[in-house]
Amino acid sequence: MTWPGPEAGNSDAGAAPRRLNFIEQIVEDDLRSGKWGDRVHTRFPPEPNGYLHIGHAKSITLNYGLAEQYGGKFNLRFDDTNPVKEEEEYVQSIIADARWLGADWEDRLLYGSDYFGQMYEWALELVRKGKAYVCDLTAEETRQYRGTLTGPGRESPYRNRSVEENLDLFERMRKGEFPDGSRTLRAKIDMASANLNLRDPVMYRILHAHHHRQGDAWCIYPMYDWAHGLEDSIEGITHSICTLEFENHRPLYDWFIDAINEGRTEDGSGPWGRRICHPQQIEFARLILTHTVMSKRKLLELVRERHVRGWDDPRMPTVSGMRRRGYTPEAIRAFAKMIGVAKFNSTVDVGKLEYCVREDLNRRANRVMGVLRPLKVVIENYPEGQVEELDAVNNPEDSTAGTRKVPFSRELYIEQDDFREDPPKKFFRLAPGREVRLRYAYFITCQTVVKDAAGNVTELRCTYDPATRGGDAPDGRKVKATLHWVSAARAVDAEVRLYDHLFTAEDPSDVPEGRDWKELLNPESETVLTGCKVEPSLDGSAPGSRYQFERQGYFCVDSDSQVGRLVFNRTVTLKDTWAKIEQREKA
RNA sequence: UGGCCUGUGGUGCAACUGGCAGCACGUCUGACUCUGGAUCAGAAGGUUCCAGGUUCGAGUCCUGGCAGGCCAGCCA
Repeated sequence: MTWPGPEAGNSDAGAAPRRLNFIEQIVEDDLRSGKWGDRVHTRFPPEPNGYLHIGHAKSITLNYGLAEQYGGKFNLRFDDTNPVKEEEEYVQSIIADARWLGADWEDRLLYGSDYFGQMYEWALELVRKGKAYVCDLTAEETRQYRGTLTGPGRESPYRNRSVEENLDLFERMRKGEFPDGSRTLRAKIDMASANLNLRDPVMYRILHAHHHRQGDAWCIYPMYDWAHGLEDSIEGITHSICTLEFENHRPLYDWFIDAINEGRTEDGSGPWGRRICHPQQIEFARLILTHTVMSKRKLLELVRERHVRGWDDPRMPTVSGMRRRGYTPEAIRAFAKMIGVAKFNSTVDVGKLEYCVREDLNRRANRVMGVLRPLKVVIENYPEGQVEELDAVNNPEDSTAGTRKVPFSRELYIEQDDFREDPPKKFFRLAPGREVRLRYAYFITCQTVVKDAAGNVTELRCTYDPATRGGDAPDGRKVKATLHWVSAARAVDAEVRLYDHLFTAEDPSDVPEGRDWKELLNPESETVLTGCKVEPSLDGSAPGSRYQFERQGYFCVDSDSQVGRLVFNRTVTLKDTWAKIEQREKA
């Protein structure tokens, strides 16, 4: 499977010029100027403190796609610098999800924590260069000294300690001589900078915590700003792509690397050695999708409070959720490509994602018949006990998909929605006295409507025209509708879970003052239907199998599914013109 | 009375770096159809945030506004 490059769908010579996004332009400019030779090396650097979501998928697609397009390399690197928030479970899920999305990091599955030793050495170097110092201010004092957005900060009273004292103190911090929070190592930059990140940022904090990979080897841990650029540098990353909120951090990212490089030389001669790699940080707008939330904090809350079935609930915007729902990696990648990448903070309509899913599944999902809300139909003139195996096309979009047999018998189920006793205008389906086609089978005409005491329609008595076997009338007469159906005798029972947007509001973060964002959860985001009837070919389908239920949508066998107890998730509905008409008529 | 970033049809992005504002999604028509699916053909929809300026010519350059985003964790 090829990764969609920028020229995909536009490959004929002389076609419109390739339209590059701003990051591709930077990469191509660099390739042209030889800034990195012919190297392009990107990375995806998640913190293992949650599951990947569609926003991460955008980032992975971007980063891996760039490496792929330009013959470069891509690393998967865990940014695991905070032992108290990170867990092995998340590491495993992230690896699985990134791989499923199609990214390939070869043997470069990396961990920022593996560089702790090197980072420590460089920190010592900055101390020796007089560019970092040990500060004894408390967290609260540090905050006060930092100043405000509009006013400068004050210098720490510990700012001018001697190099010797700083070296001694920092070494003892590392040895664990001091309690958590008692001291920090800070960069000596500028307490009056308009960029707060440059007001002597903390490089190391003391944390006597167990690290998921380093165990108890460390009791000082590097801060993101100090660590991240170094991780990129160590790995030889050329383009360090991140989201917009790190824009203000770029000057610091650059400052740290420049500070290390100060006094260093290209050939390594001199007291400090060889210059280190200085990647270019580039920021883009994170993905915001309508009708969902993306923050790890909120997703965690939904899981913990059991508003959903878990991180992989089909309603979640997580990669695992989308996978369970039946989305394909190809669809997600196509979506990422469709929305592009820019610096404008925009909100993408979730309908675009659904469009990509439909488009992909339309090409690859085999068609089957399944009745969600069964209505019994008895074909009065069809011989009792007779069963015919009729030919059905598996996928009209794929001639290699073949055909299958579908059993037809006297008693059937059709969809309740496909019958109206009193059909409104433009309703083409079955109604008293009306003739329709049963897909791949016969024309039937509704003769009698059977109701229970409460007046509910419980059964339809119909007749069929034997001459229309296979679905065509030899006399050329037409019907306005074709219905899906299932033989009552041969149907397989199934549970079907219908999914809709997780939130009713387009923007669930826009919640009225004093109200909880979770009040905006869509109470109908999941509808569980039992007693659904599907065609026998579906018996024993494995979890993850994807189908189109004709006229209804795409469905995926859920992981809860077992032999003898089929469970389907509705991935996405088919485009439904009738639903649109009906809605419009109502309005 | 802070700094940085960003404003282009309803939505998401383009516009070869100053030369007739395009593409996709969505919407609406129509054709075709054994899925009201798919497919095909077409249409509507723009004061390029605003106001000045430079220029033969500005979405693009300059100045000044306005609006939105991010930043005062020993989180990332």
